[in-house]
Amino acid sequence: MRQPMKFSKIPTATITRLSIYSRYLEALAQEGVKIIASDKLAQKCGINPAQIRKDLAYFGEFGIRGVGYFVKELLFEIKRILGLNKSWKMALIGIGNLGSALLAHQNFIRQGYEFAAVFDVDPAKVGRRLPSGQLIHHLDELEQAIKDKDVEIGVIATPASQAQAVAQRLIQAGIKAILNFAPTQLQVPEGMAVENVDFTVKLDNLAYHLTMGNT
Amino acid sequence: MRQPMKFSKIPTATITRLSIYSRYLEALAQEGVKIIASDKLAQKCGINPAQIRKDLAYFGEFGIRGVGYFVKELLFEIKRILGLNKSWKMALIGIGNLGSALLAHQNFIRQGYEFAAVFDVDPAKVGRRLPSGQLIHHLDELEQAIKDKDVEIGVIATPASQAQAVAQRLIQAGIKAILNFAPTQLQVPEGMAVENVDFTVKLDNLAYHLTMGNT
DNA sequence: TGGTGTGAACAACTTCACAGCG
DNA sequence: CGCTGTGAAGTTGTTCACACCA
Repeated sequence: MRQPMKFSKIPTATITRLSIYSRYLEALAQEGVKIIASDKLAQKCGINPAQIRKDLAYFGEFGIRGVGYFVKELLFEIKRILGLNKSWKMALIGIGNLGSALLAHQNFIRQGYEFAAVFDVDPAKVGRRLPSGQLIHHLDELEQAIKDKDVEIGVIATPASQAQAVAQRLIQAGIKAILNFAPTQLQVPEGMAVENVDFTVKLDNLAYHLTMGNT
Repeated sequence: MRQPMKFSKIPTATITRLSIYSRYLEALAQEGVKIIASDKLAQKCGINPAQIRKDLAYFGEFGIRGVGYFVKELLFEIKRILGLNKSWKMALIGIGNLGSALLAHQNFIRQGYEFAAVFDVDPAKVGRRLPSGQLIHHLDELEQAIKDKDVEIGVIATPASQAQAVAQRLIQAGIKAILNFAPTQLQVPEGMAVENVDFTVKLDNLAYHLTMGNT
């Protein structure tokens, strides 16, 4: 009963918010702010202050009552929780417009993420070297390259029609996490982590709101 | 206090799912499938069948008991609900790598959405014409162009540092919906619809899952 | 018969309110 | 005193189970 609940269930929304907190804490640290209270941070994030405290409480007690949180310390803790105290190697599959944009944004992607290998099937692309330095491999080399380079996250930027097949191969190669930009619900085995980045769905949400004309 | 909120509250998750249903219904229609049951569709979408029926029940009775749903009819109804029976005009602000990718994907964006005007502040870009045909306007012309072209959705693809300022101008110009690709929580007045497409947050979610090593 | 539509049970998440501590 | 940490209340979303009907 008194068990330190080894893995109490953490809402995924909490993880998403931690990521957002870390973003603002980084900005605050940069500005030289030393201490911040949940109310203040909440305001910046557009979130209820109690929510922030509860989110943090899942992982420990990081604040000082009557004072607030030390910015740098809290940032460090959140990064540790999220697993950002190591660097993550990603494989990018599909070097179309979107894939290229992701590569170009690489500096924009926060430290800790790196495209260790990139793939396409287009003969016009395979073998060429990208401005960012990577050699474009053929998809056939996927499994080998993933093992050689210890890739942990697969990023799918292919057309929807090929996304499932690519996912299958990533899974086969031992990948446990996929960031999917293709507009498809990937079918994956239990335990795989898949996150979809799907702006057509977001657009549809906006269209609905505009049509209904309410909040 | 006792206000009878005329429009019963529809979960936003429901709208998101409707968008996904429509995607699969479109595929089914293309394949020539005439009728589909909630169980079948649920399987494809990775969703509970009861959830689908409940989602649809918010808007009416579209099925036939003991049979299922007529694919084409249901698709039509969902599109009507989402507001996809008209075309939507968007303004794109920021023609960097991401913005260019969005423009190039224009054909990929499902019918009904169109970039009616595009903007940047880079003198090297302003005045040039894109492969997709649009002339790149300077940001200064934002308000005018939005009015002239009846733009209804603003798409922000600028650096994070400028996103809030751009949002302000969009709001000022009368825009009611924003698709935000910048990694910032935009501060907007009540009633505005904002959807964020934020893959750094998604990556952090994956990192967390990998670190924890559980579902 | 078989699958929809739906009230009721359930589960998950958010907010409140305040005790407790620096 | 002020702000954190947290049980409890409140709210929202999901799943069940079955009546109902083509």
